[in-house]
Amino acid sequence: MPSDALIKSTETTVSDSDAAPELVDTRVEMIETCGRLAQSLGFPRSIGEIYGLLYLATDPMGMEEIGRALSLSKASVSTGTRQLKALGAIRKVWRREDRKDYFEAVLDLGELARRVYDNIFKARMENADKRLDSLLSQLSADRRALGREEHAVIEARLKRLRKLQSRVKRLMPLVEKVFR
Amino acid sequence: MPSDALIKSTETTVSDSDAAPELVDTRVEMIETCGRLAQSLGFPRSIGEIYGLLYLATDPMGMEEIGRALSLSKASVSTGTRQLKALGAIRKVWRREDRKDYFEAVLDLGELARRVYDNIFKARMENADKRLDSLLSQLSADRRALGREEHAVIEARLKRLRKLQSRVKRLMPLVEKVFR
DNA sequence: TAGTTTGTTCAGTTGAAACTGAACAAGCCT
DNA sequence: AGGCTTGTTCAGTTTCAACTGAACAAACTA
Repeated sequence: MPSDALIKSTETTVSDSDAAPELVDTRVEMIETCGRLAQSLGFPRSIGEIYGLLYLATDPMGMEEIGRALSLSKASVSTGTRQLKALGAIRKVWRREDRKDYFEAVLDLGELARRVYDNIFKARMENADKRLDSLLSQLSADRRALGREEHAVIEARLKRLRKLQSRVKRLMPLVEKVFR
Repeated sequence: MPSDALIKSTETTVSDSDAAPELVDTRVEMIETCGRLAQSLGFPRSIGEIYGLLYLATDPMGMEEIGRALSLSKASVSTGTRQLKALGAIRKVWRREDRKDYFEAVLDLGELARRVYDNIFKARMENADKRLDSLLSQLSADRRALGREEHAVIEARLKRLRKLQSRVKRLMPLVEKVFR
């Protein structure tokens, strides 16, 4: 069992082969916390858990090991690690004479936060921008189907949205400054 | 059908009584956009749709009318409007000589954004703070179960988290300033 | 070549949250 | 009282994304 050797504090249940290794409470709590955090950011809980596990691990971990620790299937670990890698939250580590994949957490959380910000918030903001444009042009197309007063109301409200949006946009460089 | 009279541009299908009123494309798009936005913020899609509908409505709308426009059951409209009212996103409007509830969108989106910010992000941040404290005290409790080196690694990583957190915290007043 | 080890893909299952129908409550009108 | 109208509550259904098992692919071994 070379994989078990990766966990340093493993005087655990050596006999019981497929049980999850006993994680120390700090780790369990970290895993749960990261799981909830991921969820609240719109990611699947499991990828938060994987990150939490790796974040407090002293050594890179293999997929099977991760799956055992979190009771996740091979498939879930595979997709989970892929997503995390895409986010730049973890990276693959190669060990010589071993063709298994090992993973470790990217510790530079500023970098990570920036990526999440770019990928999620910024992208979303730009998207919203386009949507609003689309709405306004749709409005001109609908002009004839609408009463004069109604058209005016809708136009005014959409312009309000523009104002709010530009306010948020003005905020974005500030946020970026803090993170970079 | 006094309820239909509320929609101004209703030369629609008068014959077909329980069909959704034909909404102009701008409205449809607004509804969809708000639905997706709500979803991405972790709210049910339907409450975004209700808000989108009301945001572009020229007059307050009754529950039945909302349900018809969005193909939602009375029950869903009831819970949806309750949630939106709790968020301060819509308000009840009373019409004299009419005991029905009417709703209109709160147009001051700054106010709304502030509320969402306070309720979601700020609360979440404070929560994370407590969690981290809890993790650190858990770590002391686990000290004896961990190897010396492992303990050191975990402690170092948790302290990194602290640093990031304090950076984010420094950002919060800035965000608040922009919104208020 | 067949056999091992490791990771990915995908059709099918599962679980949790949103939604619904139906019963209920509360207020009004005869 | 009984009968409307309107809104709420809740048990049961539906829906949808996450997860899984199993088949597959790729790379190595003997």
